[in-house]
Amino acid sequence: MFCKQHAAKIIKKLHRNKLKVTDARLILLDVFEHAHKPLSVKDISIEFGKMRVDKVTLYRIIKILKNLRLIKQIQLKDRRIYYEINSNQHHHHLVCNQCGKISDIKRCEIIKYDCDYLETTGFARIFDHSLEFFGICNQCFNK
Amino acid sequence: MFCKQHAAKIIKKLHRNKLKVTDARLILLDVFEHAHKPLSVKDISIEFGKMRVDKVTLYRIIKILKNLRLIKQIQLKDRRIYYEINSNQHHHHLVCNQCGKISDIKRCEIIKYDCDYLETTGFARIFDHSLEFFGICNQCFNK
DNA sequence: GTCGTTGCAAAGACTTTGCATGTGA
DNA sequence: TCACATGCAAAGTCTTTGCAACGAC
Repeated sequence: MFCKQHAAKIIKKLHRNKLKVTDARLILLDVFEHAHKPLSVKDISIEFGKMRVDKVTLYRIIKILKNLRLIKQIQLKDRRIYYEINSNQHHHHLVCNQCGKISDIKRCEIIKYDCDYLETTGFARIFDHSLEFFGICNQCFNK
Repeated sequence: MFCKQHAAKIIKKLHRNKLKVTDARLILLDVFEHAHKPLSVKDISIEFGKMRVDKVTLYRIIKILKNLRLIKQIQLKDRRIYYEINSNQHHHHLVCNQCGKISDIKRCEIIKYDCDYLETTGFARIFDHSLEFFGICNQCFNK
């Protein structure tokens, strides 16, 4: 299903969090670790493909992983919820308006200059921000 | 219902866009013009209060106003869609995690420094971005 | 009178809950 | 074994569609 080395890491993660190791969980974590972009529940279903795990189970596992902060939830421009591995590396997203492709942007200059400023604007604390860019990727542009 | 001066302005807006002047449309535009924050459909329903307009009608009017670019759709951290008057003034939002209060931030330094950079990262064009800050407002903080 | 607008009912998409059955430790 | 995980059915929430009746112009 996936390489043993990787599986071992995931199993440890599950054990450490007192979760039972089941096929669905292994595969879901694997899907997240290999996806280099945020995934919707639909995306995940497709990734599961022939493994055919019930949608309800997906929702439940996602909820658990979210509570354990193994994955985090993000919001793009459509109404759909996306999830991604919680890498603890702050980053933003670049979304193609045409094909929906999502890329990560590692650089963030928001914290530097905005948070101090913002705390003078009626807000006591700023904890977090989300920044998404929308445009058109090279592939779609060249079509 | 609302002051005549204001009503006249809204009616003009409707006429200019070849929309019939109906109560629901008058009120909805009025609600948007007076709300100084993004509104969800639920928020709008509450604003309508006793006027009791069908939700379907709200959705339909919102769709029309959106297509005419009189209002625009934004996405915050919850799954809900919010709408706000399309002021043509680019701005961002500041959301209180506690009470949900939303404030506008007029200043934007994103365009200056990021878009050029981004176009070297596999994207042909960047059209737009969305930036939201999350924190806690003074009122909630002082409780 | 005409054609766009509205309300109601129902369908559709996505997510959650309840409960009986199955299974990892 | 036994508590937790899963699958199925059903309910819940938000949004859209179809259609007949209504109303702005």
